[in-house]
Amino acid sequence: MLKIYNTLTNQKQVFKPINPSSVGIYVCGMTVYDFCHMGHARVLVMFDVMTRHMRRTFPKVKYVRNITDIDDKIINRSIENQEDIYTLTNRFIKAMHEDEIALNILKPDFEPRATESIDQMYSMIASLIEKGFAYQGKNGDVYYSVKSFKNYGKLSGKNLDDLKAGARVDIESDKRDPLDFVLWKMAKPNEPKWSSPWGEGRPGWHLECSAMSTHHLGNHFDIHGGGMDLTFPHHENEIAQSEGANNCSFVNTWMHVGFVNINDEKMSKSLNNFFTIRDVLEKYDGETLRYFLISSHYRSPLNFSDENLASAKSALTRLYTATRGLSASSKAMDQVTMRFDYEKRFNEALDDDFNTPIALSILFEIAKHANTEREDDKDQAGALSELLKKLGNHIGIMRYDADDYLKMGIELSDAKIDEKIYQRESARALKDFAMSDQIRDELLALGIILEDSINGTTWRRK
RNA sequence: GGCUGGGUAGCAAAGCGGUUAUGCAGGGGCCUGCAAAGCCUUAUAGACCGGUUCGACUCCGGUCCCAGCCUCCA
Repeated sequence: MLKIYNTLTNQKQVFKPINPSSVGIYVCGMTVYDFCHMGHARVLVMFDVMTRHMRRTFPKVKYVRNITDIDDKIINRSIENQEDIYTLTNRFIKAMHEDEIALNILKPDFEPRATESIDQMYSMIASLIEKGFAYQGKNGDVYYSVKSFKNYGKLSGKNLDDLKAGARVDIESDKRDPLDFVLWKMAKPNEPKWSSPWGEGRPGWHLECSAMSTHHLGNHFDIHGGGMDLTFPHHENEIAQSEGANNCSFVNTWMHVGFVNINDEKMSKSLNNFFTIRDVLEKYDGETLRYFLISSHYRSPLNFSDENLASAKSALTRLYTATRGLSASSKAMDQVTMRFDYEKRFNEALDDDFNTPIALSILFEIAKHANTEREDDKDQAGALSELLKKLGNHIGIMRYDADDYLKMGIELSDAKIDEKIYQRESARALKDFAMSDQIRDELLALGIILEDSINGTTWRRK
């Protein structure tokens, strides 16, 4: 029984799909004017884990994650770079897709772009104006009138009076109320623009997501997610727009992913304390990074540090080491399935609001079990190893062969390493341990660890 | 100030009203020429103060502290 923490109710709730034969999920994706950073990575990975689990739980999942490819930041960056917005956004969309592959993120079913969804935004604006939720200011901008929507604030737990107290007044705008937000913004000279019944301009950010989500998933759908910073105002505004325009409930379950912090402070573009996914991939492989991101619960803050990444790397290495050189008969695999409840507990952990730390702890139990059986019952150890890989795959880790993973990224060729190992074996045969240890140290300096066993010497990366 | 969360052993991170979380790092042991890996074993917890209870890290109240949102942000 799947339970999900719902921001709307501030509670973990049993998830009941609107239509069990097709679950709809929408996640606010990236604004593509720069490389994705670790905060984006966390959202990508979290919803990947979540949708992988949902796909095993429900017959069909429709996962939509949009791309915001028009907004002020994109326009500003394109002016800075002296390139048109499509050149800019296409470049970063490509980079984002590369990052996703490194992190083993499965593609969403739909990845709509704002610039390709303008028509849907027109109809939403028209509907909002017609129903009295929106108005056009003298400057041409179309605004949503927040006070016309009685449930405004229900997601973020805010009330209009408190918001008003701290509201900033935007001098350039023509809002009736400082809290009103823009649905359609008039283009300034030389800005990208689309012609519309309200004049040439571009859509407001909040509008995009309302239009794209309902277009793909219907006016009322199951789950909407994003980073915690989107709760207010972005998601609050989406609710106001969608429920206003469509006159029905918008989303049942709202999910928000916690921040990635640096020194206990939010990583963000504005604070300029961010690391891009690519920065991190220079030092750690994508799977280590993914492991790190799922090693804490998705709603908790996650502190980014080299120490924590190194710890993630060691932990993942332990899992791979446990699966090394094992295989299993189908009989042993059946027996393991029958005798132990690892898989059941693993699924229960994910059913409990996607509790990945618990799911991982079960993988370590299996690893220990396999290690223990390795000497006595290699077939069973192999079956446990297969189970470990299978469950790991459910959350997008353990995707490599153990040897491939443990030897990944070493400069020296296999032949050279084998030659060194042979030299060392010869020295050891002569009990020339000084020479033997020297060779081992040489390889260690190149990041290669030698391991002697009765079956000979093998190596892995440090 | 308003609204959310949170404070767990050296570090990271969970569940749980009474019984080993888990990983990394540390101590001791087995194994090894020595290592590595692995196994066995071990120490170090629950911000503070009260309350409820036979029993609280877990529930309730208060205090202190931290983070986030309230402005673009995942």
